[in-house]
Amino acid sequence: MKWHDLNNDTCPLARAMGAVGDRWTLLILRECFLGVRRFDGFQKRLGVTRHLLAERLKRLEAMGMLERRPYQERPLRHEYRLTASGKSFAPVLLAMQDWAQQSLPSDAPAPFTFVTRDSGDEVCPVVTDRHTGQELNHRTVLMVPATAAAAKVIEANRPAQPPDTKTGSD
Amino acid sequence: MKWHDLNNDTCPLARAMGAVGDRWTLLILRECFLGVRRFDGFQKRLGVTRHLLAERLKRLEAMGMLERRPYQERPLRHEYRLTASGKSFAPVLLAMQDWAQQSLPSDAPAPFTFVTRDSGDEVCPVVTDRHTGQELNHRTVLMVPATAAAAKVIEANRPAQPPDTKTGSD
DNA sequence: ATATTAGGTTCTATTTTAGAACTCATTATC
DNA sequence: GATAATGAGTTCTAAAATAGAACCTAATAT
Repeated sequence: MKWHDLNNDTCPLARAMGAVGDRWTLLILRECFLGVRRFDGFQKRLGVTRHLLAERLKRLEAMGMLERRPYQERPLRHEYRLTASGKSFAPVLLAMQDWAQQSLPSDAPAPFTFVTRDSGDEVCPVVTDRHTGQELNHRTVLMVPATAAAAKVIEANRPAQPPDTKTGSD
Repeated sequence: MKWHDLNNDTCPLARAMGAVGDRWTLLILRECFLGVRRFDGFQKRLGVTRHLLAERLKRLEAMGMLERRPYQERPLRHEYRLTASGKSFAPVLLAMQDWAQQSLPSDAPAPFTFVTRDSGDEVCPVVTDRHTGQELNHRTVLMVPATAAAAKVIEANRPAQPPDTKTGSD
């Protein structure tokens, strides 16, 4: 299977990997959220090769996550800014940063934090259900194949499941 | 910069990319959450080469996200199961799946969904603050460098920011 | 005796990535 | 006026990762 094929996969997570499933793309987005907008800014802060950076910026622009706009003429220069679609990636960054701090600890402190815009306090991200407010994690949610109302059916079968079940409870 | 260096970066997001920043690792985890446990199960469902799959499973085990345990002897066979650390990745999957469905739409429906274990209803994931319950997104949070109480300081400066600010507000 | 299943390993060929050097237009400095 | 610096790339070669297929081993099934 090729890289490119992921972009058209029916699975949203596969498409997400087609979009940000490489070493640099997500880190470029991180820099965008930190306010970096220019080619050399990304390059110096990330240490990515100029070649790859140019390619990744093009791809992010093609995906509609960044827009390239002139910030001066003579010589013409462009900067890269998050689009609405790019900004919508923030919750993923929050969830991932929180996970990494828990599960991939480091002795050095994180070089940045997320704070609320109104109080300035550091946030403590948790994924919840929009309607019930319930916290969502492996104890409260289950991933089920979407075949024919599978959710309810599988759920109904859960109390009497066989020992080698594959419902993802473990 | 090399692949390996990311694993020791001070930035949690960089370490996360060292861990799952390739095409396959996150999809292998997805299969784990769907209940797949065996080598050939992963291989057939993902279409990943056996070579890479073996390497990725080893890496996930080394990271402590999967554990390899025998499920039969003669011939000895092992299966891979999510550890507590692996299970803690669920919220990232939720956030990422939600983002991808919004921002990388497909005409085909997703092959799986997340449902709550108690009601079986499909969930609607949203990242919130554990303490205030506030929804966290680009409008409500700001990413700030962690230098010397930067959060409060930067926040205090926000009302009078210059036009070409780099605080990540756009 | 032969085929199948399960879980890999080994091989070559292709694709990606790293790293450095080069380009081009403009502005700043000696 | 010549030289250097800035900013945003592009072009090269070498190294690394990935794809794809074939092979291996141990046991069971036909």
